[in-house]
Amino acid sequence: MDEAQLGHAGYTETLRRPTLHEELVERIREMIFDDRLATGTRVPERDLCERFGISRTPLREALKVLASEGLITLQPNRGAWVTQLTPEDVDELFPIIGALEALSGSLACENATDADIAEVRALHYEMALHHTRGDQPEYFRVNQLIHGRIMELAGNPTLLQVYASLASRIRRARYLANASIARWDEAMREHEEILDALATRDGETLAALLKSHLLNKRDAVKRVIREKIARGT
Amino acid sequence: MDEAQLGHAGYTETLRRPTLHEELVERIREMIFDDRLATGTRVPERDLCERFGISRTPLREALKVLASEGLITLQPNRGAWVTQLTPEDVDELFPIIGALEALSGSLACENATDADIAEVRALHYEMALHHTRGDQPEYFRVNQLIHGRIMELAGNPTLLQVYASLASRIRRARYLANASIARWDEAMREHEEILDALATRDGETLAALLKSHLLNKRDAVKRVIREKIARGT
DNA sequence: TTTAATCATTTTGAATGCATAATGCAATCT
DNA sequence: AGATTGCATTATGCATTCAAAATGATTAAA
Repeated sequence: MDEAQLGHAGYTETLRRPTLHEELVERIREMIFDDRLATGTRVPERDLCERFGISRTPLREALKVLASEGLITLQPNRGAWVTQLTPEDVDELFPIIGALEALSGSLACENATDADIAEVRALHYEMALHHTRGDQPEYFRVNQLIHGRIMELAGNPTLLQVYASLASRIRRARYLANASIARWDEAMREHEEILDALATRDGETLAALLKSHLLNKRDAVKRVIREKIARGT
Repeated sequence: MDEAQLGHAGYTETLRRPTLHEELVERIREMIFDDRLATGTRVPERDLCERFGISRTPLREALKVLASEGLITLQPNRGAWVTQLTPEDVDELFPIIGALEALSGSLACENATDADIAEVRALHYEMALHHTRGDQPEYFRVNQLIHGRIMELAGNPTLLQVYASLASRIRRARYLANASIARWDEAMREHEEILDALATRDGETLAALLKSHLLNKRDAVKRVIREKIARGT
């Protein structure tokens, strides 16, 4: 977007050194995804400052941003925690994310080229391979990739951004939920249908499929979160 | 949401003095809505600091948050601007907001009590009154109120929050677009249908109505933004 | 033994100060 | 005259410092 504003289409070589707080937002986000910062744990400013070798100012700015994204919970004078999702949060988040995925499906059907669809199909086969091999982490990774790709094909950067922000809140739980292999076969079948709808440019059907596909995951995610809370993590 | 997390349902009297940066986020947001900070204008830190009588630290934290909401645009080492919407931004935002409104309609039909619906109906009549009187600011205010109320009836605080954040980005332009009285009559008719769908708890129809109702506004908003840009504002 | 109160310690909130990048203007050169 | 370079000014990024709130432990009291 910045580059677009500059208007040098094609030749933008915007040498943009990110500021500390931007980089921190990135890094901390990743730490949460990788569970190096577990949900529910406290995040003392000092610790992270020493870890990154920086002062409190940029760190605090980063925490404010992460809090506005919902990844961090701030309580005035009491510090920061990695947001602990409740089952209620999941109930609230899934319909929203589902609606956005549905929208992405409709838009993708309008915008995607045949080459785009071929690419998604390739990813689909790759995922099927991981599925048969029982390689769960890779299956999950490619799965995310497919949904992300459809999001991109929608050609709506703002949608992508909003989606990414919301999806990030449950990404960790989603990953853990996937560990329960129970739904794998069913999910694979759903993915077949999703691919078909995209290939035939049936936007309405694709939207509905993406929506229900996601809602089917909800209970598994909720179960994981309940277990985590019960364990006091 | 904070209060919910504390879990003192009913007796939350959380005497929570907001921190400076939180208050600043609020105040600056309002300034943007009221056009006291016009879109596209520069926001020098010093000026606002003196205006509010505070130091740069909390102000900078507030700007970071507003930037992550999309209301402010930050460029490293170059300062802050009130985000200038482009017609492309509008094209991207409207489908998203439409999808969220549609979702709110479906959920509202499930959750709303008869009393809730009666309340919306009352607001509807109030709006109709302003419409016949040609009182545009009041019409706009009640209009927003109705959509906001349906959002609330969905019973999904997270949805409300995401919606509010996105809607805030175009709120100013939406208000200006409403000045063009052209679509008033049509919009009123659409609102009649919306009310009917809600009253009969027809979630699917309501969702579709809200979506198209919003998309109908898009062109008016885009026109306003193009004019603003042309004038160099 | 349990509860309450006090105080030292820790941690956060906000202000200040310093280093660096960006901006605007004047002087210089073509 | 127009363009370019160099410098002074200004504004931003980050570190440091000071103040206030929260935490935890210890002691005193019921």
